[in-house]
Amino acid sequence: MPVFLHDTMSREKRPLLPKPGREIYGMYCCGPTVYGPAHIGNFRTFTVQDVLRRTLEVGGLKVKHVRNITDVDDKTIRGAQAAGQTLGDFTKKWTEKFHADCKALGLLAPHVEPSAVVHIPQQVAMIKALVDRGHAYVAKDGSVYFKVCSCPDYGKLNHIDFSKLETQTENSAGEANDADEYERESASDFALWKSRKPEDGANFWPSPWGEGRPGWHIECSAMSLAHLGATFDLHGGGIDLCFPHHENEIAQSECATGVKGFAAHWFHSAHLMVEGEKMSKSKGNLYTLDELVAKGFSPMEVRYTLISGHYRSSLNFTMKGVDDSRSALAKLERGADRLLAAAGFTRAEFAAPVAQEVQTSWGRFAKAWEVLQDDLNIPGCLGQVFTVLAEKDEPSAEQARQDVSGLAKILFALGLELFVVKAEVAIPADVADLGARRWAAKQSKDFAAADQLRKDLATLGWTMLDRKDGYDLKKS
RNA sequence: GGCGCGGUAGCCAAGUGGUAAGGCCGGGCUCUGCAAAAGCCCCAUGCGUCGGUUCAAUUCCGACCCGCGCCUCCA
Repeated sequence: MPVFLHDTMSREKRPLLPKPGREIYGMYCCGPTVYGPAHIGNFRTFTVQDVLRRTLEVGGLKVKHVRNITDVDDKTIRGAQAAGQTLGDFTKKWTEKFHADCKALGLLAPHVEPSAVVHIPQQVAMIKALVDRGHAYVAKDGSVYFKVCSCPDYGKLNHIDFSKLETQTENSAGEANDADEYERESASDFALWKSRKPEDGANFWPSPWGEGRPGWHIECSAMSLAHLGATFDLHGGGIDLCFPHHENEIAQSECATGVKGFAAHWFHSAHLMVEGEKMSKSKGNLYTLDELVAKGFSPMEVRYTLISGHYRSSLNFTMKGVDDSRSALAKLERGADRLLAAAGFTRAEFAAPVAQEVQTSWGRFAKAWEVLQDDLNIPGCLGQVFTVLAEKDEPSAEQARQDVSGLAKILFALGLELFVVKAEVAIPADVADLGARRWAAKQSKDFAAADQLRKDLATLGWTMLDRKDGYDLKKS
């Protein structure tokens, strides 16, 4: 059974399959603009896309996942200048930071990660095709604009009748729309090429219309064409990109290539709220991964939180939510441990592919897999996983082996890595000494002394957990 | 105004035309010298409001209320 996913354009749930005659499922995801650290809102989208890609792969599809790096635009140019760095040095730094965060969150690297700067020649070629075909015009200053009225089905993704499109006098950030800044014929037209301005500094490139730089929308059109062709299977991004970015991409790509059906499926993920409010710099609730790690959360706990809601609903990210995720993840580990024990496997065998003969088995997790494949219902899938893990009857060894196989695949699809070795907290000598003395006191049944030593440990901020054969010291 | 999304227990969150998954928290029990951990059990006659359709609606239809997003900065 293929994965079914809601498609923004048709507004229907549709199966995800490669185009007839093709082996590879091509997906393009709008990547980050590398002018600073990505925030958790960005990562919600990238994480959900990662789960989709993993789910498709676990389901047996060969996927080509393309996610670009936007390394030339207003923000990167401004940022580089403010930092006194070249654009290349500046974006390299933030690209590396992005990669580090992705890795920590368990995001699989895309198969291709094109750079917008590297693809400027392709963008110029595409703009040239648009001008040649009458879909774009050159303004007096050498900027080139897409002529929206030349594209009759403009608005089809968002179901907007563009002839009735009213342009707001200000955007949602409260800034005036500078419709008159450039010489556009219509306020709906958008820039494909921006002529060189003094404030661009050294960041300009040659083109048939003079020096300048590409507009933002054309970058994705050119890169998807270069790496996936004129038509491909799925295009993803945050819901905010649905208009105008993706609408513009469709118009540019289809008008430039003359081929309709740019992306067969549109995958948009809803936004992340923080503590009930929209994330914004002014509210100071724009968290980065580093900030959450500094609060004591692990990246895996953050990942769990980011996927704990359905991708089409906005997710309210709270610190309590990450706390809850920590507990849930721990419960998942305990459940997996029990299953592993019943199957006679070790934790190492769980992470690695388990025995060949049960590789295709889902065991009791077939239902969880089924739910996941239905519009990427991650919360529903997790619910199923916990339900199975809580089943009272001890599974037979054979049953448990199949379950382990199924659970491993589910967790791989979700990108949840269990049993991540946590950094050992060094135990101070005095604490270790108190612990040893209390254990000795307990062994000799001197409970009064043992209780006192427990209190002493608590004073130092440590808790002692007794087991049958020993004890653990934990920072409380 | 246009185009969308959503309102389910203390919190988070699935789902279904036949009477509510799961996680967190909380409570109880077992175990334990104590404490914890762990396991087990309990925890919405209710699914924004009001109507309608139906043998039956949280689920379908209509109206309304409330919250949120986008409408050329945004993942």
